[in-house]
Amino acid sequence: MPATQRPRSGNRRDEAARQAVLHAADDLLIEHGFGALTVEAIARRAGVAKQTIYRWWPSKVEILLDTLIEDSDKRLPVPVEKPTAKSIRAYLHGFAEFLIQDPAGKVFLALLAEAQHSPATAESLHKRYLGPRRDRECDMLAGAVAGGTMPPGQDLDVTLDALVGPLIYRALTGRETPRCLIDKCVDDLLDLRPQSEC
Amino acid sequence: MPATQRPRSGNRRDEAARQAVLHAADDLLIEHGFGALTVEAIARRAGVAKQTIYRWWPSKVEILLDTLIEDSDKRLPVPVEKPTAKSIRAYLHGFAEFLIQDPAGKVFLALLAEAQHSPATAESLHKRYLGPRRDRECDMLAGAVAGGTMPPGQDLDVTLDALVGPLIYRALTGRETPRCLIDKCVDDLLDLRPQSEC
Amino acid sequence: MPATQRPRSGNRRDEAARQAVLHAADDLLIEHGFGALTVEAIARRAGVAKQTIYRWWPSKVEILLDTLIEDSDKRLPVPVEKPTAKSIRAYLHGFAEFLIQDPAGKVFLALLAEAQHSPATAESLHKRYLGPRRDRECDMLAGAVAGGTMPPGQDLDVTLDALVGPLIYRALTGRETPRCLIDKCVDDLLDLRPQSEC
Amino acid sequence: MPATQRPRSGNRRDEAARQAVLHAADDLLIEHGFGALTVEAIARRAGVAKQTIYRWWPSKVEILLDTLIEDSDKRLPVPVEKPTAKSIRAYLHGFAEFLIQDPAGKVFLALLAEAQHSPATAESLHKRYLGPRRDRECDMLAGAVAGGTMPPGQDLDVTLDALVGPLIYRALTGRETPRCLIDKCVDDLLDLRPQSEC
DNA sequence: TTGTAAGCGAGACGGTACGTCCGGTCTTCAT
DNA sequence: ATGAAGACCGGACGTACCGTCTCGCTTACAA
Repeated sequence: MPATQRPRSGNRRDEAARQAVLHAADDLLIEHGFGALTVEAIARRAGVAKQTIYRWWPSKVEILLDTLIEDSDKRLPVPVEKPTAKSIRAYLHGFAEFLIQDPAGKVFLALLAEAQHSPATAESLHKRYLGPRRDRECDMLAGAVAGGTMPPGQDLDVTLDALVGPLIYRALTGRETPRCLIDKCVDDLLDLRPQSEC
Repeated sequence: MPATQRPRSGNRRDEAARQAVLHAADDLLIEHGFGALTVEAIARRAGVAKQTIYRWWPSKVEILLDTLIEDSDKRLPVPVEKPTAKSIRAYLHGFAEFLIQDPAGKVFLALLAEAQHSPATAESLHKRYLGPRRDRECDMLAGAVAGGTMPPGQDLDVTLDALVGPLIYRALTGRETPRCLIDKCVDDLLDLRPQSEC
Repeated sequence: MPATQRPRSGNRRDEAARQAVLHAADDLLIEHGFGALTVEAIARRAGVAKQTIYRWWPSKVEILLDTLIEDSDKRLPVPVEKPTAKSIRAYLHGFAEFLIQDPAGKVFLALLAEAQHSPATAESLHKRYLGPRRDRECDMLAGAVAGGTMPPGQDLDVTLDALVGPLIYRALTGRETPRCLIDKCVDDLLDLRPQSEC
Repeated sequence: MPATQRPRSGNRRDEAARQAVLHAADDLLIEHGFGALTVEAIARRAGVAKQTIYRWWPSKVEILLDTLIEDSDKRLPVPVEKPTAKSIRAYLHGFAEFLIQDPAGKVFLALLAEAQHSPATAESLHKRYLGPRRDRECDMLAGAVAGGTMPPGQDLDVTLDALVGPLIYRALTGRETPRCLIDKCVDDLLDLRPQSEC
């Protein structure tokens, strides 16, 4: 695992070292929790010098943000193209599962937690993750309104908090989200038109 | 400020020292954030020896929990006695405000955050705060059902997550909760009977 | 060797830890040279936390000075009481041997060297070691003058440099000092009266 | 100062870079002491890549040795041609001044010091500087003996240590050498014949 | 005339040690 | 017995240099 035979890179940034750091951070968070996520431990695990980490990341939080951004778009894309009642509901179910099951979900929760302790983390998390993602989620709902799936006249941002807040709070308190919670929220708050199936 | 003239205590637990520690922890959290909340700093500020802290509290988290429990019942009691549509709605509005405005709200958010990093914190937080409080909130809704204010047949625990989750998520992300969000949730999810005013 | 069963000390300075540090520093200097004499290595070898070292010594130089002062008075006392031609000559022979053979001699040379690199070391070395020792050496010569062994009228400090300088320079350049060098200097520079023997 | 407009060199060793390194090392030693004399600092100051230094010098000590050898023959040549009592005495006075005043004298002291910490430095210093210079100094005294200025029958190497040791020790301990010290040593140890003047 | 080989500035890399900070345990002594 | 004081071991922090390496450029010599 310590990437013994990684070729030296010379003058340019060593992509292999970057990957090793991201994976080491991810793995340590999952295996031993945020408390064990020290820069020294990441360096040790990645087989990388501490300075190599400090050269490229201002803090361990930014490392986690990098992994989160890379992973979360892969595992849980926001269905912005022609969203339907079905795809929106599926997105929320996927979101609930992502938070509980996916390593990247754990990373997100850890970052959201750390943001409470450090304003710098809060700002990074918003600028680099929450903001852009929320924009796409708004686009999703706006697409649903435009397509006639959803009635207009709601503040989409607030609506999203109402939908997503419960999922996140359940995850933060270590409890799975039952499907009925999501369905209840979707049914009561979104008032989607053709939701016959699902 | 470091409680200079507190009289020495002798052989019973020193209540003044206990208060000094609780206030010091509270103040440090508010003034400098969770990052500055070290046991050494608390001891310094409270004018107390480190050992006095470790003798009575297993960790700084338990100190915060003590302050949270003491404060939150005072500032935000759960209206379990004959809850009405009005009092339930007021409770949720009060909760949103508590999270943003009240020092104890900050303590709660900090503990909820810390619980993500440490399973021991998570367990304490549930056993000593979240569990009991949630029980009383369930009683509140159960009282509303019994009084005919709310229709029966819902899982009250899940319903509470749907109501409270958005408020907490807004607070965690540093945004105030608009009244319309709460009202929308209450209206759509609770289906309360006599909600004429407000 | 790492002093495993040293009893914990509590409120007062731990004398065992102090000794362990001094010995570790001494040993490391002798065994691996000044280059290997890092604070981390001393701490490791002494079985002591780094902070314990920084608490009591401002730098590794002061550690060495402590060992030097303790040792050099034991191994090479200055014969201030009724010095004779014989005892003065013996002192210089002893000094030459001290520099080459004695661990404390190595410590002295290392400190004299380090003083070239750091003004702070130079000052400490003078104030705590060279100055006091030179005072006693002057007393020695002054006693010889008073006792009629040595003619008066010389600057004793300068004379001592002429006697001691060659020994130190030989030691610094890694060459033993032949007895004839010392005898030549003593005979030519000191002009001692009853030097029949030796 | 960092030699901005030095032309690139191409295929052969860049003499300008060599000079820049030597001067940078010299200047840093004088201005900020041996502690600040890191390879990185030299490279920075000389406007040269670290690798250029490592390509041509095995260590910073060899850089200093290069400057020392170049400078010390210029500033303080050994009077090997027909040495007289006057020229020998002048050489020793010049040596004392060289050690205190001349930048190259500081370099010498620094190297002599560093030699205590590192055997490799000691060896280089002897082979490249101390040995050859001592040979010429022996030649000087041998010339004096041959010319009748000095009586024969002494070990010249040992005599030189007796003459030079005090000067070096004074310099190492940061004290100027009074003229009387040198004169006393020359008079008492060398027994030069025609020393009427000076 | 054009490879090609070396020197060069630049700087990333794996390491080691720095000096500081805090955590949690322990002992001493005064109350 | 309690509590203030504070020494202790352990270990992470972020920084500075170490000595090695690769890159892309420039230049001089050889083919």
